[in-house]
Amino acid sequence: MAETLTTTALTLKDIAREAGVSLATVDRVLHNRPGVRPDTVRRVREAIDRNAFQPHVAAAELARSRARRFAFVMPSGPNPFMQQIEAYLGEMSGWLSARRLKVEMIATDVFDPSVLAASLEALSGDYDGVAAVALDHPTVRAAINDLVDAGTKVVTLVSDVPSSRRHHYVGIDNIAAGRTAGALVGRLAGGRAGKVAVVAGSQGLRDHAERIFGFNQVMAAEFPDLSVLPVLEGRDEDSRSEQVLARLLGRHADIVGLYNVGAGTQGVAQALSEAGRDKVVFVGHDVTALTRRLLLQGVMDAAISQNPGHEARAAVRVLLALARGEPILREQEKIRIDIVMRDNLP
Amino acid sequence: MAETLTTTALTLKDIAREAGVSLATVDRVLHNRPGVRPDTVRRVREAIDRNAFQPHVAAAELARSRARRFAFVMPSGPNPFMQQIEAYLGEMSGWLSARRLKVEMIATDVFDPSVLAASLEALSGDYDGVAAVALDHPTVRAAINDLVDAGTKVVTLVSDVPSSRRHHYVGIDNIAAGRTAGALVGRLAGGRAGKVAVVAGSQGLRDHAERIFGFNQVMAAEFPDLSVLPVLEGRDEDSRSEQVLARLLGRHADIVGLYNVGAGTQGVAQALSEAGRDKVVFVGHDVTALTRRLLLQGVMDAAISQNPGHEARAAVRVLLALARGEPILREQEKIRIDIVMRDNLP
DNA sequence: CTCAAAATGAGTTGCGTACCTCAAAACACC
DNA sequence: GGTGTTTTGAGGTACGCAACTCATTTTGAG
Repeated sequence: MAETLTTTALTLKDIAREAGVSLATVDRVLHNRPGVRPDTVRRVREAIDRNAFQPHVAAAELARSRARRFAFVMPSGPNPFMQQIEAYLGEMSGWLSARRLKVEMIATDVFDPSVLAASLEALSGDYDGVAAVALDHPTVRAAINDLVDAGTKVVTLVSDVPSSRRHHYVGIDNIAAGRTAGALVGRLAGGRAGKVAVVAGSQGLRDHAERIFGFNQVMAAEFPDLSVLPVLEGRDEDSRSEQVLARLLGRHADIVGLYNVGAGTQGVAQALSEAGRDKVVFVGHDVTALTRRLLLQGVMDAAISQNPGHEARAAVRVLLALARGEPILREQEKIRIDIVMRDNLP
Repeated sequence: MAETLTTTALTLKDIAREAGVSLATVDRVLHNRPGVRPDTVRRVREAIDRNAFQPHVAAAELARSRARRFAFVMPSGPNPFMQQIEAYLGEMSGWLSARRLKVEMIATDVFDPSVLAASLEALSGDYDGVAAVALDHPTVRAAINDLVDAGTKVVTLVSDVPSSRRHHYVGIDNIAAGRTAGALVGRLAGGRAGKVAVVAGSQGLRDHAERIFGFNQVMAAEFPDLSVLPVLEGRDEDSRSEQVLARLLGRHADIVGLYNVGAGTQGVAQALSEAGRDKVVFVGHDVTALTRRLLLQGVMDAAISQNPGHEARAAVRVLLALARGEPILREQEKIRIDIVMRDNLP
């Protein structure tokens, strides 16, 4: 009836006895310190595996009195999504200080590869872990690899740099996000035929490009009655987004759907309402104060969201697990693609 | 540029000095031990607050050598959702044992109030925390309150007992889940007029009743062209669900939507396909191997899901925080209502 | 003022690990 | 066999707190 899921607690001393060596040797093996014969290493490792030994997290943490330092490298300038991440980190301050963790925010121009790379290089040695919103660019990739080589744990946040040797990526699969947006626009259009507009920040941004790719995939395969118009670039700015979209709406009377890939949501909504096109199915990204309002008003129909609070916490947990050498709970740290409509607004 | 989010690390000794008392007195205050004058308690508390003192989690954990025991009281019998929760707890075993936590699964008939209450009472004293899938019934409520009074931390899981003094509820808002289902059925029906069928396990179950309530709310308010048929009771069984639904489908040719509130999904899908009614918008609950397949095949259109992995982990984290006297990260532990469609299948 | 009760101080021990030193043993090489 | 090097053992200290004991001081009631 009652089934135990955990094993009994062993200590290093037990492992030492099992392996027939002293505590010091076990310690050397555990921390990859030199001066142990390969054969002895093997014996110790075997004893550890055989007993599924887990070092006591609390004891380990206590013993290494040095506090851990993590840096979050984020875009400078006002970006609601990033501000939310910052806010959630602030909410964790009690949790962090109880674990003697120091988290610092570093604002930089993440869109300039050389500036970003320089910011990353400057962190080397000072931090145990770095979470960065990074561009996928050779210079940045090199900076990340340098950090990794220096022993710093590196996590990419929101936007990945898959070609680098970063330890982990905390963010969503943007192609799947685009596919989801496509399915929503198509299904919510409810069989109407017509055109679909797409507004992005820039097709040069990896995440935007991936979303558009996924979006087009689904539209082409499943909604033959809907034709996707060429992508508008709004540079994530309200005014420009409004401008380009207004022009497009003027030219096409049969637009039934709209996918806003990045920010500039305010401008997009404005253009729609000024053109009196509130029947257009409008799908966008992220739950902010603005999109929340638009969803409640029925202007937006759905938002694709990656929970920023979850991302912030996952980044910290992953960095901590990496620093401690603990396994990562992949399932827990995976960021889901949330579909948010009016009735399941968080 | 670099802004620190945490404060410097103080220790109990610092607090003692600040408050002008000895370590022993601080310890007494911190653990609510008797023998301290109210005025002194106040002084110590003030020193703690003034410095936003956080006991070092690792040190505290290490000092209390006793391992913590948590019990998960779950329904007996084969229930895929519950099995998933069990599986995720199993995946955490490394994480658990590194923290010297013991989690035990206790299967019982959660639908029989007296049996459930007896199971709960039996736990008293042996466990630091209990997570229970519980019925909302006076007898159960009393058993929960008894546990709480005995100092055990109690968390309700999936289904709440709001009238009890349980410390926390880990699960979704079922009314909002029902509303979301309603919005999905209505929107995905795409303007078609007709009838909507609802299949539930039993209207006596609190969570099912709440979902139906939310569903009807939205349908009545927003989709006047759709009329909801009386709720069918399938007792969460495949065969019975298929039977009752098949009969209903035979009687009504104009059914355009279907909401399956509980389990029995296999039977519901079977009835639909045998009647050749694959155009019916089908919304159900939970992502299992079955619903995953149905979504991919296009039989189901959307599933409302509460991530069982998240629920399992949240329950453990909440119990641990409660046991340690740490604050709970409400935002983190909140269970979201996930809308899962084919393209954002996790 | 007296005396018991209450409040407080001072101190100890142990939790399991990290990190360090120093000496002893084992080994390799000529 | 002697030398130098590598490997191993033994042991200590520190980390911050929980939990406890025992002596001492303070307090309040009579």
